[in-house]
Amino acid sequence: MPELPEVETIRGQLEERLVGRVIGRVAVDDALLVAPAAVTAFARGLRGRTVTAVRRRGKYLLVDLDAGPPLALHLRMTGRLLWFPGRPDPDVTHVRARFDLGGGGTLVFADMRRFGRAWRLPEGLPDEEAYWAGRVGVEPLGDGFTAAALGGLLAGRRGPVKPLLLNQAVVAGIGNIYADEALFQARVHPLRPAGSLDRDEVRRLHRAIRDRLRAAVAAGGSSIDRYRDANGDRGGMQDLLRVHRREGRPCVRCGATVVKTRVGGRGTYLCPGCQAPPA
DNA sequence: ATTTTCCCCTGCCGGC
DNA sequence: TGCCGGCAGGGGAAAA
Repeated sequence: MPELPEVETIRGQLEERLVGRVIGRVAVDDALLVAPAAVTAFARGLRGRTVTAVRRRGKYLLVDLDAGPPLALHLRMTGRLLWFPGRPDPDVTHVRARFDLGGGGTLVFADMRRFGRAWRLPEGLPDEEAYWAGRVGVEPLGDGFTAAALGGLLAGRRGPVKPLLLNQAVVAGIGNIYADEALFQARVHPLRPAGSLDRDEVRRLHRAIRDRLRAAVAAGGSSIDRYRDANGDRGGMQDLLRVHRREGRPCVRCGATVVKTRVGGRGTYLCPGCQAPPA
């Protein structure tokens, strides 16, 4: 479900509400959420800790604490983090964990498909980036993500470009929606071998990735189906998508009919008029 | 080494 | 109406 813009939206909302607050009772309603660490150790270790920051790395949310390693959260496909200033809404379904905060309020982790996870980063990490190395690549909205850097990541790769964009170890935070949207904006076909993009195509793709991610953050993310922000509200980006989930509708750029295909096992939308297939 | 595929789960939708 | 396959914003392990 949530990609970088959705996680970033939630991050900002939780930062406002959690920083400086003390975690109280932690109730894990679904042990699968916390595997493999022991549920009781997880809950006990959080109680009494003060939240000092809420960060994002790729699609991971990180809650920094006054002692011990950060709390890590990943929403995967259908996870939600819902903030309730008072008692949680009893109508919320698929509740996996509840974090009470001192002074009132509860953070609820709900997740229909149960793919989401919560855990503590390892103790005594000298450098957190060492934990992410090989697992999460460059931040596409960070200073390190230049057109030249993207070119370096694509160079020599014979596989199709879309799965490479979805590979979190290469670029962090791009998911199926924004991969389709960025490739469409850049007029690059998702099946093009990554290393075959010329300099101008790399430049366009770099610009498109940042532009679409920024637009989505500004819009509060895409609520195609399950996604809700920390207030339980829908985002606005789903109405601004140009190709994703627009099968059979006219391309906003050239009028050709948007088609749906399958690339790397993922449903993929593209405009056959704008995005020329590989030779 | 890099690239598919299978799997983890639940719910929904379309086809028969 | 009911059953069944297919699909879904993700990612890790196993297999090729």
